[in-house]
Amino acid sequence: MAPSIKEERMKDFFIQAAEEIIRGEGLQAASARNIAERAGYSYGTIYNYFKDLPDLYAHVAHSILKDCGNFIKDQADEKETPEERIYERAKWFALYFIQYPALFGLFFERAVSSASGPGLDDFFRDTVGEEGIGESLPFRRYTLAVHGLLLFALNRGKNISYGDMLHDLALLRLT
Amino acid sequence: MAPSIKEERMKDFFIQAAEEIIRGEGLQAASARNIAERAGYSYGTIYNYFKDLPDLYAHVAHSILKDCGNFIKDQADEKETPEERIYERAKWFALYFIQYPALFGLFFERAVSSASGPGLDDFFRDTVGEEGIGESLPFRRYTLAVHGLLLFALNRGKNISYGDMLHDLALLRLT
DNA sequence: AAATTAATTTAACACTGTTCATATATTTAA
DNA sequence: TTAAATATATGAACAGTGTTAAATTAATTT
Repeated sequence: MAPSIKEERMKDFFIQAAEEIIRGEGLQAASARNIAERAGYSYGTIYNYFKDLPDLYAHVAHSILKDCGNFIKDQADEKETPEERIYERAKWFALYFIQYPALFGLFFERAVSSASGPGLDDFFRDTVGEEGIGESLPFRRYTLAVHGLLLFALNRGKNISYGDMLHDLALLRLT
Repeated sequence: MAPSIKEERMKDFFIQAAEEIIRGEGLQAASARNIAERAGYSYGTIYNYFKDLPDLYAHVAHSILKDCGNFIKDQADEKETPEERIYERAKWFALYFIQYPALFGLFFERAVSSASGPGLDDFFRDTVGEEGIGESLPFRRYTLAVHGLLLFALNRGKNISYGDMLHDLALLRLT
């Protein structure tokens, strides 16, 4: 029952393929048949490694969070205060999802296998937050506002610009 | 080309049917065939009155906003200060969507005919806000936080309770 | 090399949104 | 009232979806 290396590799093929499709063509293009074709397998093979598509999507979400974490990491090292660092990291967090709007939708539009793994708010707390601040009320408020902002900005291809997002984000700064 | 009364009635049949299905069985159950069956017509008839399903969904969204507006209206009359009234209305706004989680998803999950009509944030400003406050920065922050809260609360059937939501909402109060 | 196990494929099923030719009402003209 | 013209409703058909399971191929063990 232990997940072998080969099995893990196979899973990664599909996760990788799905992520590329979502990034490039959007969520609605990430069908079982499309994913399998890009991975070089038949669509039925997916179900030997994943319970269903939401299960696969959940793995994609996990992979995306890792990538987003690398994107943010060390991005605020030169900032002096915790508030400055948090704002800087939140900026890159938002820019990451502006660059790939479909990735944000993955966490909320698709039923990413019911409540598996950490949510986007947990990730935000651990990655953007800092010791002793991540659990504070102002930071919780900030988390919700940033996600609300992304929710409105990324919906229905509003084609939001980097500049607009940066402007709106600045309004949400912790005081 | 003027939309006749009969045509308007027909549209309402489908809008009504779709709304009932979404309320009762969720978004994924609101298919063309299900909607048409509940309305008493064949699925093809829908396309004589709506460009496509997102177009129909957009009309449902509009209908829901009206209903939500009635739900909220006069709910904060006894409160003294604008802040108290806004908080009270926001509470009912949130409770409305907690009662029918699928309705919130309608605005963000489904592609409610690209950018037609006012968004949920516009509605929130006009219905929950008050003269001179709805355009203020704190209220904008509050709007985003409330929607962020709903985004997390209503996703993946987290089965959030009224009490939990009221507790979280209280934390977001304007100060 | 033969038998056994594992993995992959693909046909099939029940859905989906949408289109369009056909059938049915309804309205207008004679 | 009947006949022609118009408007509306229907459902078959198409291309797509997720998922399952039987059949096929590949890998492993005897």
